[in-house]
Amino acid sequence: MLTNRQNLVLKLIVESFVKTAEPVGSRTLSKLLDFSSATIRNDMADLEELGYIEKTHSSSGRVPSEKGYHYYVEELMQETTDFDIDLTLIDEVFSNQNMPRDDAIEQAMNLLSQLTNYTTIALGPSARNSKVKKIELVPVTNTMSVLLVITNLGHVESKHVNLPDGTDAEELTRIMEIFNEILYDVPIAQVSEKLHYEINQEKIKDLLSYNRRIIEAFLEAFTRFAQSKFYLTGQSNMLYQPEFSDLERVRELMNFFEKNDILKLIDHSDSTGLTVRIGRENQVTAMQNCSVVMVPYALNEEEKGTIAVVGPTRMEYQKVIPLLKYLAAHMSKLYKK
Amino acid sequence: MLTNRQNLVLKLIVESFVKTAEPVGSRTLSKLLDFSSATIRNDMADLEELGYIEKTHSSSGRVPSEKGYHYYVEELMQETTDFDIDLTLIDEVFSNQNMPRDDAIEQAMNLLSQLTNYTTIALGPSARNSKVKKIELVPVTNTMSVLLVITNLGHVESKHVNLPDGTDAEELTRIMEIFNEILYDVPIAQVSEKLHYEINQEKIKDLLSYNRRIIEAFLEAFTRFAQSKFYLTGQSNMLYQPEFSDLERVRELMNFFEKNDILKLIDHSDSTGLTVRIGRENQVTAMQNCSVVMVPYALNEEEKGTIAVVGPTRMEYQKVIPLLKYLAAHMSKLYKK
DNA sequence: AGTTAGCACTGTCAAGAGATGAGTGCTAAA
DNA sequence: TTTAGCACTCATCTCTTGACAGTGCTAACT
Repeated sequence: MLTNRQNLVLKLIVESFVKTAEPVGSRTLSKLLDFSSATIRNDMADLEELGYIEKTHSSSGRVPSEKGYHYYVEELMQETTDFDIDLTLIDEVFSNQNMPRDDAIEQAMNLLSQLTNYTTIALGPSARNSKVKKIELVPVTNTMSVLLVITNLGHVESKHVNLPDGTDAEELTRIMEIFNEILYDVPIAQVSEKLHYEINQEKIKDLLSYNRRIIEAFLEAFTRFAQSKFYLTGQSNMLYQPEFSDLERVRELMNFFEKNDILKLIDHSDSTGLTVRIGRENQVTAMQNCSVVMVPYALNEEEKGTIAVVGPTRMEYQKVIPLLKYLAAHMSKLYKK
Repeated sequence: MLTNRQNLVLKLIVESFVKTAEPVGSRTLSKLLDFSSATIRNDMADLEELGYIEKTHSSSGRVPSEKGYHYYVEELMQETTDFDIDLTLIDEVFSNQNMPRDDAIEQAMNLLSQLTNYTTIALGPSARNSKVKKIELVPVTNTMSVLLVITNLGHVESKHVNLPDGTDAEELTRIMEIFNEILYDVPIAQVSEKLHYEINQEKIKDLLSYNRRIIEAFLEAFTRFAQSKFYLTGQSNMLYQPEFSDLERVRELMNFFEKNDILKLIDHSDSTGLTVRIGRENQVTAMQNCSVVMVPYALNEEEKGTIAVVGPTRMEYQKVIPLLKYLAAHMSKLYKK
C-alpha cells in the first residue's frame, strides 16, 4: 500500500515525464511538493523497490515503469473534462450531412491524430452483421457480368464474373431469383455456410452445379464484405516523439505500419470497455515501446468497430483517454442522419 | 564535348556512387581504368568545371551532380537486359485469373518496390473515359435508397440517397428510365456537363426539378469515379537509404507521403514516354533530394494511368528504368483475361 | 519516527585536442 | 599527354576533461 505522498510522487513523476520525456529528479519534485529532495528520494527508493519507477542509469532521475503507468492510468489519473480542445470540431465532422460514411470516419480519425499528435487507427465498422437485401447480375459484355450484392444498410460489393459466351440469359435470371430467395435477410457472416448448404439441396443442385463460377464469385464478394477495413492516420506524428529519434526504431515502426498487420495490434473485441495496453503488453514486437488505447464503438446495432490511439508509452493518457471515449460515444451519430 | 575517357570516368563515378553512396576518389578509378590517379584527377577537374560532378568538401572525392545524373541516364547508361531479377514473378501476378484488378495492381506495385527497394506509386487507372452502362436505384429502407452506376468496363460506384418518405415508387422508376436514356454510353468525364444541360431541357425539367437530391447524388457518384486513385507502397524502403539517415529528412518525406499529395509529384500526362525527374526538378520541396521515374501505362483504350518509382537521386536507374518499362508494358495483360 | 542537510559518488554529455587518412591541386619530369 | 611526388585540406575518430544532474547514505534535527 502506498502512502499518500508516494502516490503523489508517482503521479508527478508520470506527469512530468510525459511532458518532458526527461527522467525526473528529486529536486524537481521537491520544488513542487513542500518536502526536501532527500525525503522525495526516500519515497522514490520505495517506489522503485515496488517496481513503479526505474532508473535509466545508476545516477539518473526516475522514469515510470510499465507497471507505474498502469497504476497511474487506473488509480491516479483524473480524466480531464475541461479540454483545452475544441470538441465541437469533432461534432462538426459528424454533422456534415453530405459526407459518405467512410470519408467521415477518415476525417474524424485525421482530426483525432491532429488533436493528440499520435497515430490513430479505426477498425471497421465490419459489415459482418448486416444482411443481404438484394442480389443482381448486370451483364456488361458478352462474356462478362457484374455481380452486385446490396445489404440492408446500403453497402454494395461488386465482383466481375466471366460467363461462357452464349450463356442463357433466361436461366441467369432464374438463378438470380433463386439466390435472392435463398439469401434474402441472411447476415453476411452466414452467407458462406448457407450457400454451401443450399448447393446440396436437391431443388437447385442441378441448376447450379454446372456453373461453379457464379458461386465462387459470390463467395468472393462476400468475403470482401467481411474483411475489416481499417483507417490508419498520423503515422508520421510518431517521428516527432523523442523516443523515435533512433532510426532503427523508426524503421521498425514504419515497417509495421506498412505491413498492414494492424489487426494483430487491435482486438476486434465486442467488449464495451476501454483497453489500455502498455509497452510489452502488446504482442507485436515493433510496438513494445508503444502504448495502445482502444475503445469499441457502434454505429448501430449491426455495425461495430474499434478506434485506437497509438503513441509512445509516455503517452498523454489523461488527454487521450477521455478524447477517445468522447469520439467513440459520438460515432453513432454517423447513422442518425 | 567530352572525351571518351571523360565519359568513362563520369559513368564509373555515377555507378560507383550509386552502389556505395560514398564520394568517389581518383585512386578508386585508377584501379579500374589503367590510368594513374593524377590523370583521372585531371579529367575530374574538367568534369567538375562542366558541372557534371561536385565535391562535398574541398578535399573529398566526387559526387554526380543532377546534371551528371541526367547525362548518365540519357547518354551513358546501358539498360540492363539480363536482369538478376526474376521477371516471371511479375508475370505471375498478372496471370492470376481470380484476382480483382485493384488487388493485382497493388500486388504488382508491392513486388516492384521489393525488387527495387524504393517507393513505388501507381496512379489510376482513371475511369474517366469509361462509359455509363447502367444506372439503378435500389430501395433499402423507406427513406434511403442506393444509387448504382455501372460502366462499360464493369466498374461500380454507389451512393446513398435519402428520399422523403412516401416518394412515389412509380415515379422513381420513370426517373431512372430517363437517366438511363440520357446517360447511356456517355463517358464519365462528360456526365456532369450532360446532366446540367439536360436538366434544363423542357421535357424532363418538371420531373426532376423538385428533387435535386437525386441529381446531387448522381454528381457525387460520378466525381468519385473520376477521382484518381493511387497506390503507394514501399515508403519505408527509403528509410534504409543512407540519404535518409537524418531524422529531419525522414519527417519531411513521411509527411509528404502521408499528405496524399502524390498527384503533385506525378504528371498524369498522356505522353507515351518515360520521364526521369531528378532532384530539384521535382516541384515538391520534400522530394528535392529524390528522383522520380515515371511511365504511363494503358490497361486498354479507355483506362490509362502512370506508374512511378521514387528513390534518392542516387538511384539505380540502370535497373529501375527497364524494370518500370517492362511492368508498364505488361499491365495491359490485366485486361486480356 | 519522520524529515532534512550534507557529502561522496556515479554516469552522461559536450567541448576540445590530437592523430589518422582519404582525398585534392599543382608542378615538374618522363 | 601522362605520371610521380609533395604539400595541403577536411572529415572523422578517439581520448581527455570538466561540468552537471542526479543518487545513496549517514548523522543530526524536530
